[in-house]
Amino acid sequence: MLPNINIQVNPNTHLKDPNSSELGRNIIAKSIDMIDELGFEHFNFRKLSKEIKSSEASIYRYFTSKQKLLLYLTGWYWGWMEYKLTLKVANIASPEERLIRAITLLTGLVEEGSNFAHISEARLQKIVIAESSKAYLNKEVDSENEFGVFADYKRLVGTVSDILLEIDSTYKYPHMLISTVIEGSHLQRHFSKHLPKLTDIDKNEDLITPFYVELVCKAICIK
Amino acid sequence: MLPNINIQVNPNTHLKDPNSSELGRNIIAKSIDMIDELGFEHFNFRKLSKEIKSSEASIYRYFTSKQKLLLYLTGWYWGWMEYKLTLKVANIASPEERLIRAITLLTGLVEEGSNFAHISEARLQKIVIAESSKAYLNKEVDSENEFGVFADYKRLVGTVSDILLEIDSTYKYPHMLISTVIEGSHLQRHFSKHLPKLTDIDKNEDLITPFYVELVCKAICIK
DNA sequence: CAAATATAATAGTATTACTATCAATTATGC
DNA sequence: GCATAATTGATAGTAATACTATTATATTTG
Repeated sequence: MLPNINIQVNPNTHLKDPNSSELGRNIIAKSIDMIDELGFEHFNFRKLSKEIKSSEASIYRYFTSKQKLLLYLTGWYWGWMEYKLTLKVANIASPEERLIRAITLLTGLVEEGSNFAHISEARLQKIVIAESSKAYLNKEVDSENEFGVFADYKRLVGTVSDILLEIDSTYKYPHMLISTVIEGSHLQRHFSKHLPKLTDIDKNEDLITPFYVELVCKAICIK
Repeated sequence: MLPNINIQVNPNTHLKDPNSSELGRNIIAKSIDMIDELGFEHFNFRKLSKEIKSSEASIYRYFTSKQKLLLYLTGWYWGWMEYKLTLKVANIASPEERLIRAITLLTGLVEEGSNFAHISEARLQKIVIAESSKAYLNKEVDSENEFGVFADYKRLVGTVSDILLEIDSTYKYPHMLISTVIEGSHLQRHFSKHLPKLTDIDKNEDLITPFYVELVCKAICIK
């Protein structure tokens, strides 16, 4: 079931909306596959252009660099998460329940679906887990930020923080807690695959979401 | 006061111990400055060789790549942190007090000292905050890990987890909690400078350490 | 002092991250 | 249906990066 919506991404991430053409959608679809497979460092526009049987120059007409493409993909992911969050908490009266649903969504694994023809949501999540921090851990972060490219992420953190403040308006660290949970859960997923000594694994069940749900509940004293 | 110790870093990070020669110590000293100033992506061995008035080829005799140099620097940092932790918790009977001292050390800002002639500890911490995740967020992580280059970090997380387990041996997520705290505090320091909407700032006091101390205490129910 | 080792200087290669140009194709407006 | 504009593809080129190789020159050590 395709939702009849499309996720708006900050136009400063791209020269031309990749959603507006077949080539653009191809760039997105195949770049998700390739970044997932090669890793962001080994991915480049020359390889991508060969895969989609286009040219490097054509891709550069959509994105001025692969960093901008990463900003587009992560922006899309956060926009999509915000949309899913809105659905998940709609009509739920209890802020505690809404908060738990939010944390569960933000820390959980995306199951593959086909809500968007050209975007593999599960693969996109793998990219966000492994690569998204490279979008802000660099010297360009301030100038990019001025152009609003992190707005989707900041808004999502704000939205969840507001739920938390409904429960306890005196809590001093709402944004720290939520961004710690989101980024932490990504790291734990990476560690569980590659550096298991840095995490706690049970082969029968996912401990990452339960850990963060418990952490948040204890932090704001929900029993 | 220089401690008469030197931090041992896993030899698989380097071809030749940079501590064993003037050139090696120069590489370390100046690379810390340059990575801090330029960021890891804009830093390279050609620029470094010019700064230290040596040659690219000479630097490559110590480190086979700038990634390996980053692994050396982060390994050194974690070894040094383990040393400081050992001192801070020595002779403290209460595991609660030891845990709080550990979290305070791991989440706090390093004040500039001159314990090591060629290493600026405060600048090295800035590198660890902004760049260290790039050492494991890549496709080479598994092969590097086989060579033990993350051992110092894993050991430190294990050490602190053990303190935590002394307090509550039934706690299910000790490693997750400690690695979340360490990585989280780094991210919050980055966010507080560049993406303040993702964190909570008070201009008069550092909230990062208090937040993580409180988070850990609540997680394992220390009042 | 001879031999081994470390360093410096120089040059070269393959790849990357673009930019520029122009031709071919496709879409649009009348 | 045709002229015009916009998009795309093909090709070439540039500066920088991440190395490798070679040889000469210091420096250390036995």
